Amino acid sequence: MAKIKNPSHRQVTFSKRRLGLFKKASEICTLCGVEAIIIVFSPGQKIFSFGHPDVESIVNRFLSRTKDEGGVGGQQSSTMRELNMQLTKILDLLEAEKVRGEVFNNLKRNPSQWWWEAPIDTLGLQELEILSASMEDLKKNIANQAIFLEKKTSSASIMDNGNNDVRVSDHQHFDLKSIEAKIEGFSNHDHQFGNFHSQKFF
Amino acid sequence: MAKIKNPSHRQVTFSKRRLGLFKKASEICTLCGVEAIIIVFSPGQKIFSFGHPDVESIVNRFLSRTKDEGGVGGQQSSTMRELNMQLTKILDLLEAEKVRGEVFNNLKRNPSQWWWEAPIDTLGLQELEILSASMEDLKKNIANQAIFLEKKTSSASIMDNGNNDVRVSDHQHFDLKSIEAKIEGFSNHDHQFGNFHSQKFF
DNA sequence: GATACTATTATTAGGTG
DNA sequence: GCACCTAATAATAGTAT
Repeated sequence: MAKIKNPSHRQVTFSKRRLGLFKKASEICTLCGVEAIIIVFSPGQKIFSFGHPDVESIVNRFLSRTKDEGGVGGQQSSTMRELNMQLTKILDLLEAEKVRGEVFNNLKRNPSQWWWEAPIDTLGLQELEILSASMEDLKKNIANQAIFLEKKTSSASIMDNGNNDVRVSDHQHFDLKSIEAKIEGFSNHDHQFGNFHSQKFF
Repeated sequence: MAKIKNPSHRQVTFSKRRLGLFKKASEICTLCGVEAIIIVFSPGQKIFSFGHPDVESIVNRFLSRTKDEGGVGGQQSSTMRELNMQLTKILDLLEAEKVRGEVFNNLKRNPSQWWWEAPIDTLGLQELEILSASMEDLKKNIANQAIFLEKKTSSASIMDNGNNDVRVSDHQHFDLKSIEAKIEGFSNHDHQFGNFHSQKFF
């Protein structure tokens, strides 16, 4: 798929597909009861926007959630520091297990080409897949660890109960070393950090 | 078309349609060479965002055009920018680990020494759940970038660098009801809806 | 929450007015 | 830029993992 070269055809396609995109957005809003916005700059640099219930409120919610690291309700970024440390440990363990992918091995043999120094939006698909797959593995292991803890302590489960409203919104402090210890302990038992795999998105 | 009542079905539909919507967005960006963002709050109130070239710049352009608040973009941090910073940090740590390869190899031979000073059993189920959800968000945002890269690259490559200094000369806003009205009109050819056609302000 | 599968359905490109 | 047409194509619902 490449950019349409003929400006006239491109404009027609844009007009049709924009309506199709907005229609899809309205459908997902109605069917799933969610809120969504779309902002598009046309080939003629006009702004087209879709919003349910309205654009501004969702933009504000998005900004308040993404800029407020550590704040209440900012869960996506509140644990980012910990995530990074976990990712480091994952990659370290992968190295220890000698199960890195071919790309990573090639880059390791060429220290001058440290791709991880680049900003994320300049990384290639394979690099992103490595990161994504690593995080997916980590997520599964932590989920398993949660189940393990649940059985160990006989406390109520908050995992996989089919209810979408179990998200914890309170800000909580994470002790990095305790997390590391738990992940290491889990790894030693099941060796699941060696499960390095590539993931396709489309 | 009405809201899906079964929460499980609703979640499945949301997941699939969200991917479809993002794919459509990536297609219109590629085919027509335009810039677009989508922000969606899931049924579980998690944020999913798509952006080409990135969410932040388009949100800022939209706000600077619709409101008169040039200062909004001063302190905010976009999802991708945060990811960029955080991933750069972690990957720098990985780089440091490479430099200390010999030390690492020694530690690898005695994995139990790696964690000897870490406290144990201080992480609860809620912490694990939050951590898991946060990593899921991070993975999705990286997958979002991969949608573009897969089409544009055979190996590792670089994202488009869109020119940002664009003058906006028109603004069109669609809310959900006007879209629904337009879709309704597609089937019955009834042109009585006031919001049916694009509004032009210049 | 994501994904694989497949029958069914909806969307799209390209053309015309 | 919109409305209408049609063959070709892509997205989706339902189900299960």
